[in-house]
Amino acid sequence: MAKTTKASPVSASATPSRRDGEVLYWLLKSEPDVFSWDMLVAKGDAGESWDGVRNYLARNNMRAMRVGDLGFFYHSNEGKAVVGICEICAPAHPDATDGTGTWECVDVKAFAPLSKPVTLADVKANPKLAKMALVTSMRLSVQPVTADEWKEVCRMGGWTAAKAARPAKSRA
DNA sequence: GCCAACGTTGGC
DNA sequence: GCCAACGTTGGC
Repeated sequence: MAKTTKASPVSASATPSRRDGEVLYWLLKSEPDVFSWDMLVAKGDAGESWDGVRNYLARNNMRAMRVGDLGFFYHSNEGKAVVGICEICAPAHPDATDGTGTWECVDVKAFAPLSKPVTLADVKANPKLAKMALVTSMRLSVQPVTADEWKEVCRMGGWTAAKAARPAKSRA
């Protein structure tokens, strides 16, 4: 065989590329004691800056986000469950909590809660989700989610795309 | 509370 | 550029 290039390791946590107009999916972790889903809901359409992230891969993932992308809101530590869906409402901008100019954040707002939380145990128990970054890149706080993974976790959480088409007030 | 994983820092 | 020390994350 001809000379081959070494297969580049395709990590599940690698920042994905995007086709024009495509919506990408993400997972954002937060410790519920520090900033919970309910706190994001309370922020309403104003949303919240996802600041304080101090990891380059997580930052790069945020840089790749576009307004309208959707993300799972994951409660780490005492939660260990995906509890809701948030929407990116502002693209990456300098993190106001960082004085060095190195770190950036996006703004997110609550989109809809899941009917029932999808726990980390649920995710680990589902073979379809074996490659999910939540399982393979345990400590990365801002992760990409593939379209297939997105659908599966939504299904497990009782969320269907049909709900998304309804007015926000009737989503649950 | 423990500790494994792993990112970051800094000496060399 | 290597790698040991250190700090943080986050599941258990």
